[in-house]
Amino acid sequence: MHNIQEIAEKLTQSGLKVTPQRIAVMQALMKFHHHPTAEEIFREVSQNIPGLSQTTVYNTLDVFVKKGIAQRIATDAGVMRYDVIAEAHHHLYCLGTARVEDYFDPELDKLLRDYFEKKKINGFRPIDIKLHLTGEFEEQK
Amino acid sequence: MHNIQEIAEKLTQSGLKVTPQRIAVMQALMKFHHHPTAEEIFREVSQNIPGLSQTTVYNTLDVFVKKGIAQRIATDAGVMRYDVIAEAHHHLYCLGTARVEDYFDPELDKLLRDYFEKKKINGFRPIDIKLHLTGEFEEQK
DNA sequence: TAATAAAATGTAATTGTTACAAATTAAAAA
DNA sequence: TTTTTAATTTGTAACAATTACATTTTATTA
Repeated sequence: MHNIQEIAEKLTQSGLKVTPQRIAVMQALMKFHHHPTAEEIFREVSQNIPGLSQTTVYNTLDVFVKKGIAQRIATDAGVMRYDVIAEAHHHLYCLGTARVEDYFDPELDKLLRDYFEKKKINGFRPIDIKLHLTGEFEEQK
Repeated sequence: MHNIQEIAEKLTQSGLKVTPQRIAVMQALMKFHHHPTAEEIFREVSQNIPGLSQTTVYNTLDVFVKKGIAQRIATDAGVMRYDVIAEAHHHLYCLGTARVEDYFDPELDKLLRDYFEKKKINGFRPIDIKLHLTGEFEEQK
C-alpha cells in the first residue's frame, strides 16, 4: 500500500479525515525505512506541501500512533523516531551511527512466545515482546 | 555495596574523584529500584546536599554511564531514566503507569545467546541483547 | 452549497538536557 | 600541613524537541 488511494482508505478505516498532509506524512513514513524523526518527515513533506507546519507533523504522527498505524520509539539520543507498523519486528540499534533498523524473525517470535507461555513472570502479563539488539554493522551493506 | 566505603572504592576504581555529590547520587540510584529520572535523583539527593545543582546530577549520571557503572534508558515519555548496572537484565514496561522494572532471567539469556550464535543477522553483530516487554501488572504485587 | 466538526497553522510556552565560565574542592606534591 | 593543580561543581543561560492554545482553514455530511 504505497499509493494515495490505499493510504486514504487506511485513514478512513481508522476514522480519520483524509488530508494532503496526512497522506504525505504517511508516504514519507513509508518511504524512509530507517525510522525517521519528526524533523526528517517535516523536511521531506515540506517539499510537496510548502506551507506545512511542524506542529502538523507532530500532531499527525501522534494521531497515527494513537490509531495504531504507526509506532513511536524513544532513542538514546533523546529524539523520538517513527515507524509504520507492519508485521511484528524487532529493532537493531547501531552503536556508531544512531541508526535503527527493523529486524524480522518469525522463528524467534515463536521461540519467545513459547517461552513466555511456559514461564510466568510474577504479576506481569506481557502484551508485546520486542528485542532490542545493540551492536555494530560490519562494513558492507 | 550500599555503604559509603564501597561506593567510594568503586568510584576510585573507575578513575573518578570521590565527592559527596557522587556518593549521594550513587546511593540514590541504588535506593530507587524503579529507574529514577534525573529529576527524581535531584530531589532525593538535594535533601542531603542542600546547594546541589541540577547540572551536577546530569553530569554525574553521564559520567557514571560513560564509566559503565550506570545505564541510561530512553523512555516513551521522552525522559531518560537511570539504572545501576548489576547483572544482565531486561526491562518490563508497564502500560498504565510509566513504570519500568528489571527482569532477570539467565535461562532466557542463554536461550537467546544460543539462538544468535546459530542465526546470523546480515551484517550486524549484536553486542547486547535486551528484551523490551510491554504489558500490564496484575493487581497484587 | 452550506454547515460543522475536524484538522492545520503559527506562535509561544514548556520540558528535559546541555554549554559554558567562574568558583570550589579532592587528591597529589611539597 | 600547606600548596598546587586538575577535576568537579555550580549557576545561568542556551538549546532542542515537543506540546498548548487560539485562530484559520478544510474535509465531510447533510
